[in-house]
Amino acid sequence: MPDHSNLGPIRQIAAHELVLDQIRRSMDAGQFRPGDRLPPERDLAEMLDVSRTTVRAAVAVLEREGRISVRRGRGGGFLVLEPTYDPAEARRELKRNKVEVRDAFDFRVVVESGAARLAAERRKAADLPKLADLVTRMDDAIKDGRSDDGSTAHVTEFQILDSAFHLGIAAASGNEQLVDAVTRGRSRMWLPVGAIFGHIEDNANDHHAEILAAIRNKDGDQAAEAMTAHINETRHTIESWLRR
Amino acid sequence: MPDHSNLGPIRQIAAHELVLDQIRRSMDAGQFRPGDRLPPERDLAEMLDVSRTTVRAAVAVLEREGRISVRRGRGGGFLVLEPTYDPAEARRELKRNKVEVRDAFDFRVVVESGAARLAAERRKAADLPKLADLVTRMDDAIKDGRSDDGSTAHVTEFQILDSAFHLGIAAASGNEQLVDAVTRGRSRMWLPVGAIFGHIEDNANDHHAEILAAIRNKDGDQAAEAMTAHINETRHTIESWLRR
Amino acid sequence: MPDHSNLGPIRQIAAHELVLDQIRRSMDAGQFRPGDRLPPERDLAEMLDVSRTTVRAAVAVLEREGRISVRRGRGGGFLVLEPTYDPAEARRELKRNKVEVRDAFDFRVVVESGAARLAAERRKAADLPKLADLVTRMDDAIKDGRSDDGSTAHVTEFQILDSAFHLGIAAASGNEQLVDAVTRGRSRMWLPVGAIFGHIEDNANDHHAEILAAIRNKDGDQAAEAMTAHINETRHTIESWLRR
Amino acid sequence: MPDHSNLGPIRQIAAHELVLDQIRRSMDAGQFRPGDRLPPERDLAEMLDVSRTTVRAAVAVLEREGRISVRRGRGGGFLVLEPTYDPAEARRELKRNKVEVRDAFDFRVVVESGAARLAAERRKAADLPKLADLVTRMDDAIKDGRSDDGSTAHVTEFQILDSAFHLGIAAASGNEQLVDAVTRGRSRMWLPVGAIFGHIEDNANDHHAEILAAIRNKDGDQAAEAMTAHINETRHTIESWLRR
DNA sequence: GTGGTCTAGACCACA
DNA sequence: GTGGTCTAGACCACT
Repeated sequence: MPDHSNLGPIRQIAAHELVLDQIRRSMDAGQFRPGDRLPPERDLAEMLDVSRTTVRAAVAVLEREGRISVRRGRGGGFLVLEPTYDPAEARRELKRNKVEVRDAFDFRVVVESGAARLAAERRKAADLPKLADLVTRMDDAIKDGRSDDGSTAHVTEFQILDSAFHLGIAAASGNEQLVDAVTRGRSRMWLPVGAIFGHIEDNANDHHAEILAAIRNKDGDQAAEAMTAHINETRHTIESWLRR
Repeated sequence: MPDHSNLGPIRQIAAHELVLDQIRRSMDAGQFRPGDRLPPERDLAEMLDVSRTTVRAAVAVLEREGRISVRRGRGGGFLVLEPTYDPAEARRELKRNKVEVRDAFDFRVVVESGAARLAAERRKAADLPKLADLVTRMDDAIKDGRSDDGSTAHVTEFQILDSAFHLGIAAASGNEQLVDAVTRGRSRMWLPVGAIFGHIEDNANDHHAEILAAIRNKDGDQAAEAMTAHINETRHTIESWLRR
Repeated sequence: MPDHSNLGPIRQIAAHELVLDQIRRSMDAGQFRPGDRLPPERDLAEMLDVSRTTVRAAVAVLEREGRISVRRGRGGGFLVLEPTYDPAEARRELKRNKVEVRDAFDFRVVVESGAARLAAERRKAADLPKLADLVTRMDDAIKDGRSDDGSTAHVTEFQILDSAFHLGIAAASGNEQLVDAVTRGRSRMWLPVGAIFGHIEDNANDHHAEILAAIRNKDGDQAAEAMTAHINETRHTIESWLRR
Repeated sequence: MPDHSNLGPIRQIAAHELVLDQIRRSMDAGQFRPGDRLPPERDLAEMLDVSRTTVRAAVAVLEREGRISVRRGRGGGFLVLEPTYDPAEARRELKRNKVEVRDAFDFRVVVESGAARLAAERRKAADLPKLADLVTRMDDAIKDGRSDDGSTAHVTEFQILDSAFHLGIAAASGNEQLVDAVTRGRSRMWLPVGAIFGHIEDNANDHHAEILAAIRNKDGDQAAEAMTAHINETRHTIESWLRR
């Protein structure tokens, strides 16, 4: 008697949704930042290998979401706007999904500590300067942030570098499946977490340095441990912020 | 100057491809085994929430691949056939993709040991008997296998139980993303590895027992370690088999 | 500017209709005659390479048409009944379709005289006795008919032999396309013409003898001419009968 | 004991096969020529009175055969491609089927000479200018051809006009069954014969003129004779070409 | 009561 | 306005 309980519904994803996802992810990852312009429609269409119609469908959603502003004519294009997270809203959202937050962090611990271990074991020399540079720039971003008015700009800068660092480690592991898993782990809940982040990252970069050192020393256990500690610290920060 | 190098081509996935994947995965996971019938077209369509046409497109591929046989009329349906792995072919295939094999195992180590640790920490009492039962049945499958002619029947049985055990651990972690990642990790290379597997698994079940014990004792470190050792042993078995 | 005026509607023909046609044609051609039984359902299904369901669908139509009687049990089967043409009805039918009658005869003249010519040129010795035998038997059928009560039985006998003779000539040409064309030409209007036929065929067989002689002598022109004359005589008989 | 040997297997013909045949025939008849587009899917569906799905099934085959190329979007559609006869292959094909070639020509002689005779007898005045025009255009096509590089372009033109002429005669007979038979006779072997045709048709049009004259003069015998001579000349040309 | 095929219509991606 | 895909439902042929 075959049991076919695990055949769940199929959901086909429209091309414009995939486009939308990819553009959003690029913006989240700092590829396109507030004040930047997205590439012209035609270029996007070519890069993504879809038609302009499909790009437009995605862009229209982004405009409705208020993440970009569309202007025509010379000097026009798709202007990336300052994200308008509402921290209060984000907090409510996160409190509602407490278990999901926990699971998202659990998942990150598993895949990112695994990635760190593998990166330590398999990294090439060329991987190190890139990661080191990111750590340096995060330091700068934090310092710049301190002296400033609390607007979100420098936070976004830090977040971008942070993402690049974590994904860079996954990439240094040389394992595509891991890169994919890390990407999935991070893209989840990115918006609400990003919203409350930032006031809190003063010592995050110390962790980054530790992780990097372990990778440089090819010490897999240490890399995994440091990564675990780092992610868990972020987790506790978030959780205590939610309890406040 | 924004860098948008990471905008890659979009590929929309047709519904029938998703259906195909899902059915294949179910067959690989032992949900549908040689001699079974898949659910009728109409039922599949309903379960997957697609039209019969879409199901048929997928089923046609499976038939061309020789994985099922289609018969009409009362008593007809989609008969799952004995997979026709050609071990020699599988070996060539695996040797060609040595790096992929390594990466596939690396990935499994990361996500499955992580899953085992979390399972140890978060398992519910109800999870244990299911896992224990699978271990018992794997024992039986191995014993049955020893006394017989080396045909693949009991191997398939073992493989199915094995899959169920590993996925069961992921499920006990309570983390959907992990279940998903474990599934991905296992479905990859399933066919070629399955082809050469089986003559070699006598002590695999000892590992399973160890892992289970650690989970029972809520010893996360021990569970992760046992799982890592288990997967690496399989890896070494495969790799030495490939070197022969 | 392409002109696609000649793309007409497609009509798909259901399997049971094809079965029906073929059984009808066999009855018309004398393969199954009043008083005979059709082969059992199972045999028909096998011969026609369709399922019994499909045979039943066809047989049901024949029963409704009154051409067979279906009886169950031992000694049962499909009993072929005496056809119940109504000559008056047939006459009305033909008068209504005067042009079609003309065209049907025109077509027969073209293909059957061509077939006769080719038969004369290409016949093998073995073809002759078969045709000669048919001529002899048609003679007998006519004589039997004269002394009898006017029932349609002997007419049917003559018609069957007549059909066999004409198709035999086409077959002797060795050209499959021609056999097909002759068959098409004859199957058309078979029922209504058959209904009024029979009182009139006394000298038809003289023509047959002439045609056969020409074929025996390998005289293509003569064969074609005799066939043309023969068919046109039938045509005139019918037309004058319709004018009466 | 009834003899039911002539009950052969039924083969139900799928609607999409019928569609395929009909489109192919239209292309062979020059209704759709290289560089043309077939009518849009939706129009074809309506013309053929089938669903778009069914049309697509047929179109997919044509695309696989390389007879059309499919493009989407405005200005897209089904582009009819230059047929890629390989003359050497065609020659081999024809030599293999020598008897079929003979039979195909025999059949054409029968039905087309019959059609010519009937056309002479039944033609309407309006039929003449159409046929005359085709003869004139064939003359032009031949002249154009002579002065040029031997490419196949004008040959295709001639063939199309030739087909139109022969079918036009059948049509002038007013007999649908004959038109059908002529069409069948010509569609057979069309591709391989077309491949080797064309360098050889200089005097074919003289025959056409003769046939037309006989039809104009209502001289059935002469029309039939001229047609017979014409087709036999083509037959001999082909046969001697095959012997070379 | 199973698969096989077609239909009618919708929505989408493309140009 | 083109082809590409899916849907929902019908009817059919098979066993």
